[in-house]
Amino acid sequence: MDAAVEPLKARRIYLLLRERIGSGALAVGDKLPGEPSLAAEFGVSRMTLRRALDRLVQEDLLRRRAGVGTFVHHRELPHRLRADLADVIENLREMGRQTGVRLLSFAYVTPPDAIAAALALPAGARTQRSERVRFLEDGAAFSHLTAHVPEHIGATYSEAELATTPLLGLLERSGVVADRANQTMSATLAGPDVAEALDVEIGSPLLALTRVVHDLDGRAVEHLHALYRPDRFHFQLELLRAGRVGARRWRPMASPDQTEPAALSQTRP
Amino acid sequence: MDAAVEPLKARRIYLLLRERIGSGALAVGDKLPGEPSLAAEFGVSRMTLRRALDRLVQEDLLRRRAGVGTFVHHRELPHRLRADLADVIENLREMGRQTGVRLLSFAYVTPPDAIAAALALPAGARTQRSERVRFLEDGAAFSHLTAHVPEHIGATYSEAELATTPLLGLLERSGVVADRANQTMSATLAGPDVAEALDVEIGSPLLALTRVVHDLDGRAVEHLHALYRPDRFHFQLELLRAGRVGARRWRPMASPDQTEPAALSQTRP
DNA sequence: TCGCCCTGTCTCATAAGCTAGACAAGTTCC
DNA sequence: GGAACTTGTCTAGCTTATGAGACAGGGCGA
Repeated sequence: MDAAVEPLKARRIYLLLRERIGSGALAVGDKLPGEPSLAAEFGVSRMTLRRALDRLVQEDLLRRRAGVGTFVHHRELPHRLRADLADVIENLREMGRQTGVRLLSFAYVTPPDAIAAALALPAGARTQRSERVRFLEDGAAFSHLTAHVPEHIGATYSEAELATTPLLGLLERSGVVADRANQTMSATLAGPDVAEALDVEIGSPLLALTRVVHDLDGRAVEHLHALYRPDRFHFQLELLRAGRVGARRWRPMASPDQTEPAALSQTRP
Repeated sequence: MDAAVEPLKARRIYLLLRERIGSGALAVGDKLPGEPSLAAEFGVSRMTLRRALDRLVQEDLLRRRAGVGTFVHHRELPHRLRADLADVIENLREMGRQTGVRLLSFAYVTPPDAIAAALALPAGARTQRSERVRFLEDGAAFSHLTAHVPEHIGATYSEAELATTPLLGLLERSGVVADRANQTMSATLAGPDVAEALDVEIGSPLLALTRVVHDLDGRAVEHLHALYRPDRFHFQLELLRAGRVGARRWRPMASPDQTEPAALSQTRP
């Protein structure tokens, strides 16, 4: 089903080590512990550990020197979007500019209970459900979005419009005033469908965001479940101490700079 | 090395499905697709899929009825902490009250390059490095914290103090005024060490938070790398539209209610 | 009652991931 | 030169997860 190979233990170690390199926990030039000790750390035989290293060497992230050791050779620095958590709307605008969207599905459904409850819908009510994938200019997918919108609101836009316009923009156009939003952040593993959409392997870690948007009257207008590839996207939040020195509260700063809309910036070091 | 069993494909499916149930994507009472189609979706044989279901049935999350289908029977609702992202300090205070800490390590080290850079330390400078695990009252670990503090600041507190007092509290005591913080959220997989500390399996998804705290003079005083079990902890952020109707910015709301310090609340439905 | 779709259960075989070891060979330092 | 590391390579085998199929039987609706 998936084209990738399947030595699972080795793959897990591969993913783990690649992550350590990418995150800088293992810096370029660092010498890895010896294969025997690494194997012990992961609880596998040296051969399987070796398979994981082989792959990293193949990708030029590691270099091995017989008799000396294994070293981090290259740090993969992928295009990475950084979005400011505190600035949803501006994000969207920038997103629309800097990223592309592909609409995967568009349908009217009766939502799962959890979503119906979050949207405070009456029993049996239907929603407009859409699945989209966002990707960078170079076509690299970085997020998978599943949105549910109450049916009567969803009716105000078409499938074709959703394929090109940010959802919050469509809602705004149809008179909905987004007033309040509740976001939750967590982490998950990629299932088969999402894994394919985001071009990762099943079992890869994903950053999960759930957002419920309410209008001025407190009615829920959108339920969004977003999954992000952590290697291509992460959220940032700048916090400022609120009030006097010694105050206990911190206040989130919307964005590093108000004048320059750097809410969404691309790091390509 | 890890006590758990190892049918890896089946286990992955088990984890995935359990996640879907826990998150409510599969609600209680829902009927699962038939075993053949599920097997196809995950790209495995029906037997291996079955092994995953067996385990879920064993845990009473699923019920099977011969001739009818498999249904979600019980939704595991674990103790879960919800912390408000926008209120770091208050979080800490509440954390100290509602959770326990275990100090895993305490040492002075020369930090990895990535951390030295984030702290803007001169080359070769050392840091006070600590690893801690936070757990709920019932002893369930939910986060793994790795902190780096510049050596001269770290010298103002002892190992014993860190084992009982929140780090930011210690910094405050030693005259450091935390003024600004930069947080980044992402997702990772649990490595062997963290997996053991958090009592999860290697390869489980974790929510990752990196925080760099600066003092009034803009000097970095703390680098924190926190890993959270998503099933026991998640971050929440309440956003309010800033300014007039139609404004593009949203402003994070520190906490649902200023008067009641509900920044950290425990959901045990 | 028949047909269809579902779970329940078994078989056996294949495959292949993984282990455990031994040994060669490169490098560094004393 | 030798000790103590390291990576490189192979082997042989075993454990066991996994696959594919067949068949039974329950439930439900046409």
